[in-house]
Amino acid sequence: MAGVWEPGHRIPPEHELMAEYACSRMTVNKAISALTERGLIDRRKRAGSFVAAPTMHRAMLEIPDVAVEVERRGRRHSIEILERTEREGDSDDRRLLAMTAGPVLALRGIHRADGTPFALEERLINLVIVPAAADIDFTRESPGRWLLGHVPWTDAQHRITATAATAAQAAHLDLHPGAPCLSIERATWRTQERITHVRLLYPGDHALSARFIA
Amino acid sequence: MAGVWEPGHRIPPEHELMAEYACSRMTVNKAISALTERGLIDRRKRAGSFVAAPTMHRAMLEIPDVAVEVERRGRRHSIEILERTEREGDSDDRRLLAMTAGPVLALRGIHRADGTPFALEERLINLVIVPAAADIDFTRESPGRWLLGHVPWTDAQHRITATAATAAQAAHLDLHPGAPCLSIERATWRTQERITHVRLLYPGDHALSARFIA
DNA sequence: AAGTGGTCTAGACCACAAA
DNA sequence: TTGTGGTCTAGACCACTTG
Repeated sequence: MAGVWEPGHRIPPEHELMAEYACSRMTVNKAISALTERGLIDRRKRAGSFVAAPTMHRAMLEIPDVAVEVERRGRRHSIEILERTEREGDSDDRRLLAMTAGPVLALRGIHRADGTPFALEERLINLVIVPAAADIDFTRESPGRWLLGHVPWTDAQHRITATAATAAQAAHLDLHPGAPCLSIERATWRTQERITHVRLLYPGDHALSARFIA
Repeated sequence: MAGVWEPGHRIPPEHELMAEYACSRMTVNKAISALTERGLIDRRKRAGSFVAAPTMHRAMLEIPDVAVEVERRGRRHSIEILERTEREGDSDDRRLLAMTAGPVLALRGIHRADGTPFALEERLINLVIVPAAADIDFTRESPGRWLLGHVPWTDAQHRITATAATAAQAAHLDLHPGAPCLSIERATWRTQERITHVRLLYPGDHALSARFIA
């Protein structure tokens, strides 16, 4: 971190660090492995360990459930379900859920904080994998929170973009049509199967924060 | 991950797992520690280890340098510097760089991919900490890449929002005024000192991807 | 061929918080 | 008070890759 060793510099092998710091190899290995995970060191067998060339910033992004997010700000969360449809998946549904056939639950809802629009949620749930979702009252517990608590997942992928609010979206979020919005799409898997796909639309001034501490 | 153990369930203590899996305590500890880092397990001294309640998604966000990002897409990167000012920091500068006095370098540039506008960059560099930046030709190597390669940093904080392009921004990015844009602000620190503050403005359809693999 | 990192073992001492 | 996790040691075997 001090910059004394340039990127590409070979750091001493583990046995030398053992001697230098008077500790065991396991301890050295743990330390260097931690730096490797952070992307600060590249390790190559036989060749040695090298100061990595930092070509990017890596940051941990925490995306809490909307209900949690609202409550953290000390406000009261509520959700109004605008649309709830149980149907055989159409081609769009099947694409988003990476499924070939079967029923899906389509939800559209508006999250509010102390009654003020906070985020618009459009969600698809794969009822083949989560049949229990068909019987849940999502006004009591938001879909995201229910799924987090009841359906184990192994993999999630996020896509963050900026879009202009359509007239309908703007009306729900209390914005002008065309106002910039932050869109967070998330696909959630369990092993190979897609559990749910959600798109959250926030007013554009909503900030996502990510932090890297080296 | 299978959901057999509900959140809150106490998992067997390390010595039992040693017996169950016929391995040493160090190995058990490594495995459980890795799960803890991923947020799947909560450990409490004396009390034990528990299945964590997954209340949020954590994802690793990789934000490459713009030049790297463009080249990864197989396109040619170029940057045009629109403005370059070396000045005594004004109140805005001092706020963004958390400094009390001293010279700053203010840059504004447009990144292009194969000549097409890609992102607009507005940057402040703290010349007290990075005096060498004053003499660099940033058209040859973009500011972000030069800083990454030459100035060690310890901490970075990101803020992601959606904003509407001003007339000037839209002109540079070849968009309509008011078009939604993705704004990524990054403050970069070395220990207590702020090295640089940058704001990158991308056309709204530019996607940031983040992935969590459990 | 040799030295590197990858990984595991068996044992140990400690701080600490909960019972 | 006790059992838990936190952490370290000294030693070992192995696969691999590269000089």
